[in-house]
Amino acid sequence: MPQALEPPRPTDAELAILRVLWRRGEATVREVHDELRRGRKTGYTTVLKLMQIMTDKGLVTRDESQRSHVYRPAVGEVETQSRLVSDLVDKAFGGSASRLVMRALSPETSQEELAEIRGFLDEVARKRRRR
Amino acid sequence: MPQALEPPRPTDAELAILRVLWRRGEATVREVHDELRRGRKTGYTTVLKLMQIMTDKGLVTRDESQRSHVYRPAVGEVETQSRLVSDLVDKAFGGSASRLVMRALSPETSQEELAEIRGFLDEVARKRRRR
DNA sequence: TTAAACGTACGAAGATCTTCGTTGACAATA
DNA sequence: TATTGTCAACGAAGATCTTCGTACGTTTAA
Repeated sequence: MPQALEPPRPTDAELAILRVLWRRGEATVREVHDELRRGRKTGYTTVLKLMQIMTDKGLVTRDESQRSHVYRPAVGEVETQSRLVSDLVDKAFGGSASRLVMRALSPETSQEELAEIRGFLDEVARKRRRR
Repeated sequence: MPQALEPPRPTDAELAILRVLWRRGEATVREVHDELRRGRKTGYTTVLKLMQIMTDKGLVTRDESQRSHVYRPAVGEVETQSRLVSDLVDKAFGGSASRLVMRALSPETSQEELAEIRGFLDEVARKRRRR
């Protein structure tokens, strides 16, 4: 796969790997595997294979100058998250972001998170008013 | 599949069918197919097969008393949506609902939607204060 | 009473995702 | 140098999802 112009949406397992890479900036297969193993018992070669596929897909880049290849994310965290949310809004909420937001807030959502969201709304409103 | 205690999460194609059933309350395969065909060109037997599988999974129920079986949703719209959002929050946002909300709001989000969300936040806050 | 239309059941094929065993190359160490 | 450990490459298997062709029964219309 000669690397599409726009990388495809990551699968679940790929997303777990991307999250490690976003947090660390870069990592070897072993480092990713060590982190993921805490949550799930997944084999080393499984992670390796996934990261090789992700390289083909253009989701990560690979520095092969060392024996242990060093991987970096090739897609942004914000863009990827936005895309995933937007997909879900379309598929499950008929395009209505506000309905998704309502479902996202459960009785267990902390006071802090609610305040954060409110602050974010204020910020958006301020930006809009300025136009 | 003898119908699990908790029905599994619907796939994308299954979700499209559920959305039709949620809106109409009940429908035959043909009715669902006619609606879906507007968006995508999908074969009748494809929809039929999916709805049969969904019956096995417990996502829908089927009334076979008529020649054209009549299907009804067996899972609630709100519960299903909440589950899908909660999954995404865990998978892509490390459990932070507020971050998901921030990604859900794009520059194209309408003024009305923002107002709706704000109203919803107010409502949640009011309920909390009362406890 | 045939012929056509409609409906479900069944099986299977292709795609994608996930997992892992095996192999072979290289490096570190005894 | 022989042994042991680390790593990438490769192939393949199993699972799930999606799609559809075919078969077969029932209803409707000519």
